Amino acid sequence: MRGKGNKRVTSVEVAAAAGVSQATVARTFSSPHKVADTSRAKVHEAASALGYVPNAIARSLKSQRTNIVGAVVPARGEYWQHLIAEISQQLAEQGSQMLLFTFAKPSEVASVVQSLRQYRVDGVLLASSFIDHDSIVDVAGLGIPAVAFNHPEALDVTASVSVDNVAGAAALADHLIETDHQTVAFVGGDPDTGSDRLRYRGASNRLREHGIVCPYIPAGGFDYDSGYAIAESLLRHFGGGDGLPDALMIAGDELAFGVMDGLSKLGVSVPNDVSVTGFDGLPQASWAGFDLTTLVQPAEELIREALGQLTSTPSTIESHTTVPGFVRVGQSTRRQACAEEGKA
Amino acid sequence: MRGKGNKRVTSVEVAAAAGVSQATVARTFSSPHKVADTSRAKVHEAASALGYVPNAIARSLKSQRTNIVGAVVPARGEYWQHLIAEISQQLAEQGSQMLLFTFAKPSEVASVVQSLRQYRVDGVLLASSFIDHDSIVDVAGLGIPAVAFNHPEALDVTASVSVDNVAGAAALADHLIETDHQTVAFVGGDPDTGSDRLRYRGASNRLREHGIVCPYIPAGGFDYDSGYAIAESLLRHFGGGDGLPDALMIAGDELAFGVMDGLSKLGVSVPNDVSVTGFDGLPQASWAGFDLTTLVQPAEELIREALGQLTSTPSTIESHTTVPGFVRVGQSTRRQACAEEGKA
DNA sequence: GGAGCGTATGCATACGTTGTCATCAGGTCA
DNA sequence: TGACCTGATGACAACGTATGCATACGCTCC
Repeated sequence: MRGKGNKRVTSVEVAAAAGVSQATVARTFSSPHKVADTSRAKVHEAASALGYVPNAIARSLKSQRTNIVGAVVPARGEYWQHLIAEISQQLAEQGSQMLLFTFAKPSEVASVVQSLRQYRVDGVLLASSFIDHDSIVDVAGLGIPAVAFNHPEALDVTASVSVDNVAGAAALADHLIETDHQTVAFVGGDPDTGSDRLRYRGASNRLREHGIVCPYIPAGGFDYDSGYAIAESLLRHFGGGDGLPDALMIAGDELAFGVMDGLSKLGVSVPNDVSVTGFDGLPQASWAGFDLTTLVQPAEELIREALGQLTSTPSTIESHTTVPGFVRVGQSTRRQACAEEGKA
Repeated sequence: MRGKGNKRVTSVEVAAAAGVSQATVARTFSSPHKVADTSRAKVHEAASALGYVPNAIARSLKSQRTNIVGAVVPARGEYWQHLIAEISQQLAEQGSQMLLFTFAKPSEVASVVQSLRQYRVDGVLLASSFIDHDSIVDVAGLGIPAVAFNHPEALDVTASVSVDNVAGAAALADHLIETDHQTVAFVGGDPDTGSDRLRYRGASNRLREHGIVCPYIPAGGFDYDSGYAIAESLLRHFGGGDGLPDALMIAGDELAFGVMDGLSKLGVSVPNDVSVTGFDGLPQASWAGFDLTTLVQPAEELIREALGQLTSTPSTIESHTTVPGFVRVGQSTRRQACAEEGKA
């Protein structure tokens, strides 16, 4: 296949070996159709003999395109980890790579943005509600295409792509109403995030239309532990298992897992004593142990849309795209009467 | 903070604005200690006025260092997703970034390696047992530092860092023995992977020393669904719930989750009817719903070691490092008699 | 006070590619 | 046969930074 492949091989050396000019070697790899078949063959032969691979760094310097997309995501959270692989896969399909930036605390975002600027990425995917508005503005001012992923509040300064949080939460509420749940409470992750607020709004508005008042209960985070911890508070707040509402709508799947496990540990049965819904549609929601009724975010479609925004937008139009999710019905919510009737 | 930050600003323009040479601007950002305080101040002032950020692409071209580490990881699998964030965080600490390459099928690795070569990354982290040997050899021949992560078989061509699979499995076996389990079976993920084989070897050897013969049962994958599906086969194989061994050692945590849920669905109680151990130490293993007895891989330490190999190795020494894990005792294995005695 | 030395800076070049421009071969058409 | 076009190729100048080399400056020490 290739020689020792040890030393740095440049297009100049390949050109010499192939008996053509350096420019022809370059063209062979960047725009092959401009090179005669015979030359192309010679170049490829010489290239593989020498173990030549075009230098993307030099290419990027000259062409001002890196074929790299930067992704800024939180270090923790099942949801984000779930997305990263999908992003990477889709980028690979279109011949790009993904430079990953994670942050544990929102305060780290600023330094991350610095790195991003240095690397002259073609675009930036800001994936989190936890990125503060200032940082978004910072990125928007960079002059590179940016799209906020599931960050509905950023729509004034940058493009954004989100699942339809309001409609999704409403759809979940509809499901609860159809299955005859009379009292519902909403367990939020972090009221400072747009996703949280929109989901609560979608749920509570729809429920109110049906005469159900839905209180908001903050869990203090979207993580499993927050959910596990809030379970006890819930019981206390509602005055024991009997006082619980018919259903708990939880702002995120991971949080819901925690709540379910927490309730279970306290002797509360899901869905017999209380129904639980999530939001995200993580793979784990389908695991038999949880089998969570949740709103599935169509990850593939969301990301495809976001990447489309990155590559197409002339960095001037700020569009706000919303993608509908769909309800996955699991065993975490009880059905009205007979088992086969719950279909909407 | 900065001006309009729209146009491309180069060190030359900053130099002009600051009244120094381009070289001084460059030095201000790459080796500040070589620049006088007064000049540095002038440069910084001019830089932030113009919104200048050093161009990492150009820097890389000249310096032959990209400060980018490539990571090749499978697209699916809770374990890998769990590691990605940690890798990224540690790289950020040392001022590097992570170029992420995911692959869904082993056949995709070849093209990934091509991309890697183009980008002249400083090092490569090969994170998977699923990467075939040929690809490893390919990467090893690239002349860039590479380290195989949890791929014990690659030790002849490249450095590698792994948890001590044999000792870890043996430690789990010890725990089972101490808690008076008499019959044990091992559920493997994929016998073609080194991790799987080493874990089985560690477990079965230790068990044999205590007169226990441990059969190997292949699940066909390390994923949740494989585990869930194998549960029924297990029951059939052992002739129903009563025929089950005292304990099942599962090759990986995610697989174990599937087995536990599968068994539960079939009316088998863990740990009353059968104890279950995992391997990996995923965060989810600590979730109350599973509370899995497992071998925790010290992710932070493993990655620190791997990255150390990348940056320090002069790409000649191929060292094989093994890091010990530790047993996490959960509720998925029953304890002998009193609850407080199970400590090793 | 001059030799010697260390520090700060400027100049010029190189990193490996892309893209523009000019050139040249070969074929068509009048 | 000469003018014209098309397609392939080569020469050359960027892209924005790092760095070796030379120089100028400010010291100390004899």
